[in-house]
Amino acid sequence: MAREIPKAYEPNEVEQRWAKAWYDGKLFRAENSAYGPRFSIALPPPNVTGSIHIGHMLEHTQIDMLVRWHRMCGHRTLWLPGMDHAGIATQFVVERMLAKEGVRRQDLGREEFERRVWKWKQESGGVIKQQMIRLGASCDWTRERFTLEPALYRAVLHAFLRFYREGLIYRGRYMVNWCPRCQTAISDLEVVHHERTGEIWNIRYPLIDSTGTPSTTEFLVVATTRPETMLGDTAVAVNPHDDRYRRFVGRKVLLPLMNRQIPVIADPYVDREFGTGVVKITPAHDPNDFEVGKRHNLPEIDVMTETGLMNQAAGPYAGLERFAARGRIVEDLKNLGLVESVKEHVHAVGTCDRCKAIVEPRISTQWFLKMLPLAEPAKQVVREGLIEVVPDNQRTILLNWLDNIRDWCISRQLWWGHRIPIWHCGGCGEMVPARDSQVRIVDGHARAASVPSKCPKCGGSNLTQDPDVLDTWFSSGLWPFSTLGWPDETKDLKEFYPTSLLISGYDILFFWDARMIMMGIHLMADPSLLTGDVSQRIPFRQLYLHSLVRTAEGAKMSKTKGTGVDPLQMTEQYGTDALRYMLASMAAPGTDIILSEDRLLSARAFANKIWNAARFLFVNLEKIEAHGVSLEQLAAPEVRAKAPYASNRRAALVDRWMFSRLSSVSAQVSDALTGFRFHEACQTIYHFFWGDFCDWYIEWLKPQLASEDRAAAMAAWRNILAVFDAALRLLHPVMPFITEELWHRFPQRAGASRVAAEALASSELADGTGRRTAPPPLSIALADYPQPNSDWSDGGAEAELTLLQEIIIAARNIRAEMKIDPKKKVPADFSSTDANVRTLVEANIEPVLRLGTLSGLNVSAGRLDPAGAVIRSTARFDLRIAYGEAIDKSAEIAKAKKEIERLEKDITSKEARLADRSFRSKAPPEVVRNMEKTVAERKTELAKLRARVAELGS
RNA sequence: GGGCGACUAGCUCAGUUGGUUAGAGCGUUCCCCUCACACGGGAGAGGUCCAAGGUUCAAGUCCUUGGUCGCCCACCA
Repeated sequence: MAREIPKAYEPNEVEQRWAKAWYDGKLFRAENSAYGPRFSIALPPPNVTGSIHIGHMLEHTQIDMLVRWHRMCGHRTLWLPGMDHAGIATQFVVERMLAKEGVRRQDLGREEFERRVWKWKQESGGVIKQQMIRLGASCDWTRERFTLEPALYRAVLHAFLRFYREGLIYRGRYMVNWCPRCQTAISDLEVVHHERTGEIWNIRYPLIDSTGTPSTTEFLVVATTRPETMLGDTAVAVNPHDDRYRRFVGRKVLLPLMNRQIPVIADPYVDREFGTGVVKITPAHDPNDFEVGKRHNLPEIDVMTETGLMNQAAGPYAGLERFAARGRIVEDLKNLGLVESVKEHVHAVGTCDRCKAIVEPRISTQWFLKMLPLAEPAKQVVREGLIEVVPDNQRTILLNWLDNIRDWCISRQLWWGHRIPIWHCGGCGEMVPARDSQVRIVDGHARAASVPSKCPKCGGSNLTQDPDVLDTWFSSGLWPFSTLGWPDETKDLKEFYPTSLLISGYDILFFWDARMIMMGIHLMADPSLLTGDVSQRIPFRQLYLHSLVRTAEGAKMSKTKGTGVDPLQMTEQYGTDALRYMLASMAAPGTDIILSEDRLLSARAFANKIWNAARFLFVNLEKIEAHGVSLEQLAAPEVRAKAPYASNRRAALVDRWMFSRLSSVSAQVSDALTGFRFHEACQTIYHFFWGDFCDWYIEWLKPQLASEDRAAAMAAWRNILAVFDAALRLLHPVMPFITEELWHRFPQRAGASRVAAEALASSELADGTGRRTAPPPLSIALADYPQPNSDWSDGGAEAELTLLQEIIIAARNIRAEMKIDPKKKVPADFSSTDANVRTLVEANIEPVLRLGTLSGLNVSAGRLDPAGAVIRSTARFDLRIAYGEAIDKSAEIAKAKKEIERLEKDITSKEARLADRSFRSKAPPEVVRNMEKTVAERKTELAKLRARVAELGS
């Protein structure tokens, strides 16, 4: 083995090498035919158009940590990856590209356009996958899926036809959100409301008198924020209980500009308090007016085109863009003296989530999915905790949304997506669904195979398929089961559904998570699947909503706004492990993340620290190898398994301490990961590695590692290598690359673990040739995760070592304060009234002297002479270093006095509490006891300090 | 109009079910390029936990009100 290790960790080469090895070796393929606990999770499919942004990176880091952790814990673990075809987004990208060639999609026609999109997808759609591989996501790439591939189209067909048969999908002419830029309907969720300061106009509508002529003096004044829609007004409404206007109900007003007479109606929808209390009713351009119009049988006059221009119905304004028309109309009204007033008005304007254009409410024929019957069972599983939502407050938000749910407009007037499997009869207008969900492949892509050939109603054969495609989220909603082979009852579906967990951003809670829950519960209740129990139908058992990465201003990271950060660039600069660690260490549940360069730097420093700890071990190994000891003897897997080793009868204190820490850290990390407290897991490991292992354990053990005493050296080496190996495994889920790289510098047995052996066996099987395609690399990713070990747990050792650390720190503290040359060893006096403490110190005198840079330590039980010395006191010991004239007496006194003050305050408050009878009776005895003990210790310290001040002062 | 979250050291953030003297990283001060690491080592300084009430033996933590900031939801023109 090469012992040449660079001084600083160079992540790039290491990462690329391992990313490739993991992928080529199909290392993370999940077995669907074995026993034991399983863990499955579906990747929220990124848009196929996309490239990795920092939000993905955060999401994937968290998923990967859990996935790697579960895998190392011996669970059969599936992380199923894939991409989403992302209807509007993808179509837009390609349309933009075509626009550069001066081509519109209409010029190409539907089929050719689809071909172009597929071509583009083939060429540039795989970027994100390559990036994920590069960033170490331990997905099972052998199961990768795409929402538009044939198998998933079949699932979509199956789901659609079933909903349709059940009457849950219906088609109708309703008011929907229309994006004039995208030229398609969009769902309520895709409308983003922004507060904007606009204007509200009060406009006079002349009343028609009994002779049928408009009055020049009598008006009804309506308030509107959208004058351009008045061209489509078909009534004016007031509240039926509004005394001001009651008498006008039933009369007519003149619609200005259009010179159309429209009725005054009464409807309770009108709020008497708002504006003038008179509302113009435009059924074709406002959702409320649409409802009012239905109630009063009003005509619907659409005055706009699909692209947001005024149409022929707008008379003289035809052809004008809608907001240009607004200006003209207001001008014209002013000239007619019909504008009574204009005021500033703050209101929410709906914009298209995708293109930011202002959404136009528009009547059109669309497909809808009934939500009420689907939402009820979903509410129940969430309310009953069958699906556990973390953080808990998101559960309330989800339930609240489900409570107020409205039908989902699922049709889109796009060409890229799953086409609706309904045929319209040219003869009688009947809608005919595909006969079943079979698909056939045309041109490499799926089409419905069972196309109806004849209209069942009129027998006509002039059938044309509905032109619309489904909302992308319709197919995404099937993701947890469509990817596992549904509607077939596959092995994978049986094994891995319901998935264990979904990790997604809370920004898509309604878009995706809620819909998966609703669709999963409903569609998985297929009698042929024997999944009657709702707990077997839910798509995931836990739902963890992760934080969003935000800019300093709190906005979501966005490439278009230029606030996006390219993770790959950060990766090159700092290393993937560092980026992962930084994100994970900031990922406290429920709080958004603002990126911090500082944290990234410290994460990189951490990786470097790990690297250098390894470097220390491997560089120094040579010394013991010179004595004929091999690394194999020191660190073979079976050797590591038996640690800790003792050179005498019993393992040394420092080893017992180290292994005890390892055990409790293992427990803490598992606990933190179980609760999605990634930051806590990170911090725990960080302090274990840097603080306990590097700062204390390595330093403590250095002489033994270099010892001539063969037994002592062997034990020390075996122990330190075993701990280091465990630390690497502990770290692996968050820092997979560096740990993999270092782990491979240890001797590993062939087929490093049971799991690796199985992976090897199955890859031979799958290949069918009996020859393995690529040998699976032995990987730390398949090694065992460190578990708490009660044999190692040793509270006594931890307490003793802590005391020794305090002594060493006290010595360093005095030295620093006295500005003693860091290399100069000085003698010190040590005193403790506790014989056990004295024994402990004497037994560990070597490390105490060395780490405290002392030449000798005079241990006694007596009082220490403060003259010409600095003394540090704790309740359990005093440490004195004499250094003649260098002492600044007044500074010493000031420092001591400050400490005295603090102690006095603390003791006073505690004694007051202890004196309180209700405290003694109500607080748990343990709390009382601890406080008494603390007060006693503080008093000891206080007495010592007071005595010192008195002596120094004299 | 509803709902949610945040406010803790100069900065960025932890602080699980209320219980010793509230922590980390970065920055900062002092000392050290000591043979793994200056992306390092050692020792410090630095906080009346947004405000005011309340509950409790005990509050950064629970309740109420207010403030500032942010986010989500909502068909009042």
